[in-house]
Amino acid sequence: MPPRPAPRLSALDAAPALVERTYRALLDAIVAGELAPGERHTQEALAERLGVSRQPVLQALLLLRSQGLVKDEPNRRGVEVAPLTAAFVQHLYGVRGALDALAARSAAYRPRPELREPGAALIRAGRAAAAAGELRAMVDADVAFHRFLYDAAHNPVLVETAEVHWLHTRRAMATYLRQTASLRTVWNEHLAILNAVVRGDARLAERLAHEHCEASALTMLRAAVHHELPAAAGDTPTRRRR
Amino acid sequence: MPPRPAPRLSALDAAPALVERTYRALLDAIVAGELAPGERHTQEALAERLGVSRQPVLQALLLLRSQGLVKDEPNRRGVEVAPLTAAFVQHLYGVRGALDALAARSAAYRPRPELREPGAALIRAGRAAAAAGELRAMVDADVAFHRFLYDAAHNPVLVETAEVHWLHTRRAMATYLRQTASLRTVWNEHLAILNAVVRGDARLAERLAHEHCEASALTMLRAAVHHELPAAAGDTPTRRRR
DNA sequence: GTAACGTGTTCTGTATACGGTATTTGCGCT
DNA sequence: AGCGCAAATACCGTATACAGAACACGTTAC
Repeated sequence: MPPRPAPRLSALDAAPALVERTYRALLDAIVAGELAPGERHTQEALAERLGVSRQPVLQALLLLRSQGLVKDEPNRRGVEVAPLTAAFVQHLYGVRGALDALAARSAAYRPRPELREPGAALIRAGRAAAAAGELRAMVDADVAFHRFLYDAAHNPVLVETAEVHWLHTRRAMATYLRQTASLRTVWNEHLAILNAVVRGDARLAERLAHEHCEASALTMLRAAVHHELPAAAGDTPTRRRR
Repeated sequence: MPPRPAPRLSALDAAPALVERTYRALLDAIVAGELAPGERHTQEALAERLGVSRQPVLQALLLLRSQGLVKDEPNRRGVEVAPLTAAFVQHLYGVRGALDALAARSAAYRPRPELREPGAALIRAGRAAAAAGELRAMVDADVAFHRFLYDAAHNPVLVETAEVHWLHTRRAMATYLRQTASLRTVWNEHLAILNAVVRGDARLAERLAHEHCEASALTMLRAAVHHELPAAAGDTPTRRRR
């Protein structure tokens, strides 16, 4: 038996790294709303809650800050999760519309029959999640489908650019879409986009993707103002800690 | 004399911070080509060259890595500046086209007479830089004009999204556009875009911005392959350091 | 009572110390 | 010479230590 020359699997890319896990933990907490805007947090407190030292927290916060998910408290007084305003969501979807359109157009540059089956599988999964009514699963399915389209565009810069947007989008969906009815209808639109891509109809794919994004933005914004107006009335001034 | 109650100007936002300065120093070195791809660099060596400890370097590298400007060497063996390939530039400009178009369209949503003068000033500055033939100044002027358009779109998410792109764009321009002739003709196109925005002709502004981006991409790519093909032939395998 | 001031507290940023892993080097053995 | 294995080296990630800025508060002087 030949000794197999050890194909150098890169050992699962070295370590999952403590900074990485810290980053993800904080990110998840933010997306889930467990860390809410208006609360001050010190590095020390976060480190203790996560059972690590301040160092990984510091670095994770650097990343989160650069992505606009947290912001510094005025005078070295800790950090705060960035508030998620309706205006921000609107701007977010404005940019996403442009990116989605580009992704769809690029993906449909030529007919893509090989995308039909995997795309359909994602849509089935999405419909299943919607039927089950599990918000988290629905959001994940939605993101998965859109990521699939981005991947199909074969433009790594586009994928990378959109990555940050998905963070905010997931947070927005998790925050505002408690009533999940709207997440059920999107799958028809997704199917239409997929069909256009598979047929290689770039114009149509682009238009549908853009419209889909605008429709999503609209339902999201409606939910956001519903959410925001009462909140703005009872505005909790969470200044003091403890 | 009343003691002046100290208007609390936020003291220029606290400190310029060592991490920030380290980040900028490394970034400048990368853009200027002083730190080139293919060379291994350890945190310690970089720290020494900058006269700081490893800590700020570590954090700056975290940022640079998240922006795709550096990448880790396989096994904890330092970092390397990410190579700048023609394919990457192509993808970069693909995304930028979408963003530029959105920016121009948003900026021109209504007539914007107030933008005429500041825009014209930027164009004058750009032409002056082009006449002087100073590459760095030309690149800066180009970025300044486009940033101006992005600002005029009043979409902070768009501005923020484009920020990373400008990093790569500046590097690409500094790397490939040694022959600066092409940077002279762009200002006519810039003027046309500005006029469309000032008049509030969103459709035209969008189209011109998109075309401008594609034209820029083309000259950039031509320069890039000119650059790359001979380099690929004489491919320097910079493995060993020192 | 209140303004000014000193002191202890909080909290961050940066430097340094420590431990572990991958790689290179060196040496004895065949 | 060439191989195997141990010791030394090279680096990184993480923890800890330290110094300085901002704040909170009590005390003192009017």
